[in-house]
Amino acid sequence: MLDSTAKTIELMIVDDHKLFLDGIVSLLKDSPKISIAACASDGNQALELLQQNVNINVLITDISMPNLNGEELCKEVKKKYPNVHILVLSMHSDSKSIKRILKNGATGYILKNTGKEELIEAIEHVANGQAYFSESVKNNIMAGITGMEESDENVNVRLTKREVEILKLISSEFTTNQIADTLFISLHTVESHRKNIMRKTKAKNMAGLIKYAVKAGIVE
Amino acid sequence: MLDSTAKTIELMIVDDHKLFLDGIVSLLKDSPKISIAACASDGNQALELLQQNVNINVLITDISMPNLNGEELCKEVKKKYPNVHILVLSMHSDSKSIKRILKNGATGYILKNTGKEELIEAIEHVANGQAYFSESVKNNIMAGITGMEESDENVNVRLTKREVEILKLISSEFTTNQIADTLFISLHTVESHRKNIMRKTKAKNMAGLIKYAVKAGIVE
DNA sequence: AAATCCATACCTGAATACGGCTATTTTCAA
DNA sequence: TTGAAAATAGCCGTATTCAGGTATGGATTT
Repeated sequence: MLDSTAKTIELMIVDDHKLFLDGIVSLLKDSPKISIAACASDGNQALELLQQNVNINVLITDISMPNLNGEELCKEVKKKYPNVHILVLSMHSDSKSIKRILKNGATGYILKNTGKEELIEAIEHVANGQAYFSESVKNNIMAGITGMEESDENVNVRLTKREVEILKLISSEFTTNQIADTLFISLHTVESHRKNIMRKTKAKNMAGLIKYAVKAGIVE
Repeated sequence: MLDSTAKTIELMIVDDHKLFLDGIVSLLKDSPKISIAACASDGNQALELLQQNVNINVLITDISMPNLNGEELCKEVKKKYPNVHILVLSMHSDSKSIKRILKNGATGYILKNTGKEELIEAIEHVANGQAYFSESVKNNIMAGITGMEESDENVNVRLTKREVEILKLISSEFTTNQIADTLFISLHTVESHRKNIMRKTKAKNMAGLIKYAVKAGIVE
C-alpha cells in the first residue's frame, strides 16, 4: 500500500564510538535502498548536519553520548524536523530507558546485539514511519507494562531539591551531625529529611539509601 | 628488527554486541595482513573457539560481557594460551578499568571511539607482543600514576570470600543481627568482618561500604 | 616448624541511626 | 488568596553502628 518503500532512504548515523560508526557504515554501504548522508559523534553535531542536509529522512542514534545525548536529540529533532524518523540503537533494553526515549519521539528501538539483516529491516520500517522493536525490547516493554515493576518503581519517586542535597552528603559518608553543620540547619531537620527520603525510596537503612542514590545517578 | 611483522595475524574478536562485531569484521575484511579466524559473543564461547583454532595469535575483546567477562577471559587465556596476545577494545578509559585488565594479561587497550587506521596499527603492535594504548588511555594512566589516586586505590584491596558474602548481605539492607542469623555465626563475628571490610576499603560508614560494593561489582 | 591469613568470638562505651510521632513557618502554584 | 508542598524543628525510646581493642583454632604458605 505504501509506495514510500521505493523512495531512497537518506540516513544519518549518530554515535560517539567511531569504530562502531565506521562499522555500521561499512555494513550498510552496499545496501541499494540506503544512502548514508552524514555521520555525527554527538547530538549537537547531528543537529548542525541536519540543518545542512535537508534530504535526510532517517536518523539512527545511540542514547548515551557526550554534550547532547540521544534523548535530548530526539526532542530537538522532533520539534525542528518532524519528518525525520528516529531509530534508536542502544545497548540497554530496560523498560525505563525504552519508554523514556519513545516518549521523546523515537520511532524504533533496536539493540546493538542484533544483526545486519535486522538492522536494515528496522531502518526500512522506520523510514516509512512504522515502529520497529527488537524482540527483547518488546518483551521488556511487555514485562514493564504487565507486572513485576517493583524494582523500577522506586526510581520514579520524586525527591525535593533539599532531599537530593542531603542524600548527596549522606553518600559522601557525612554523619547527620556533619550534614547539619554543613547546611547550617538543625540535627533534627536533617533527620526528618533522611526519614522522608527513606520513606519515599522504601529504603530500610543507609545501604538502601546509597543504592537508590547510585541508581538515580545522584552519586558517581 | 622484528621480522614477525610479516607473519599473518590470525584474529579472534569477542564482543556481545553483534552489530559492533559485524562492523569490525566488515572494516577489517580487506586488510591484507589480517585474517579473521573467529568471532565470539562472550568469554566462554571465545575459550571454546580458541581450543579449536590453534593458529589464533591475537584476541580482541570487550570488557563487559555476559557469562565470562573480559577480565576473566584474559586471565584464562593467559594461563592456557600464553602466546595469544590480547587487545582490549573498551568504552571506558578510567585508570581503574585499564589497570585491572592490564594486570590480567592484556597487551593493548584502545577505545571504541578510535578509527580504523588506529585499530589496525594497534592490532599489529599487539600481534608482535608490543603494547599499544589509545592517547586518552595513556593520559588517564599517567594521571592515575602521578597524583590524585585516593579514589582509585581502594578498589585494589582484596576481600576474602566471607567478607564479600557479608558485604553482599549488608548491601541487601540486612542488619548485623539478621546477617548473624542467616550465616549461623555470632553477632560479634559479623561485626568483626564488617570492621575489617571498612578498614580495607577505607569506608567511614555504611555509605562508604555500599559505594565500594557498587564500584567493585558486588551488588547490581 | 614458623609465620601468616582467615574465620571465629568477645568486651566496652560512645555515637549514630531509626521509627513514629507532632508542629511551625515558608514558598509556590492553582 | 488560599491550600498544598516543602523545609524547618522538636520529642522519645530502641536498635544499630562504630572505634578500640583481645583472643583462639584452623588452614595455608614459606
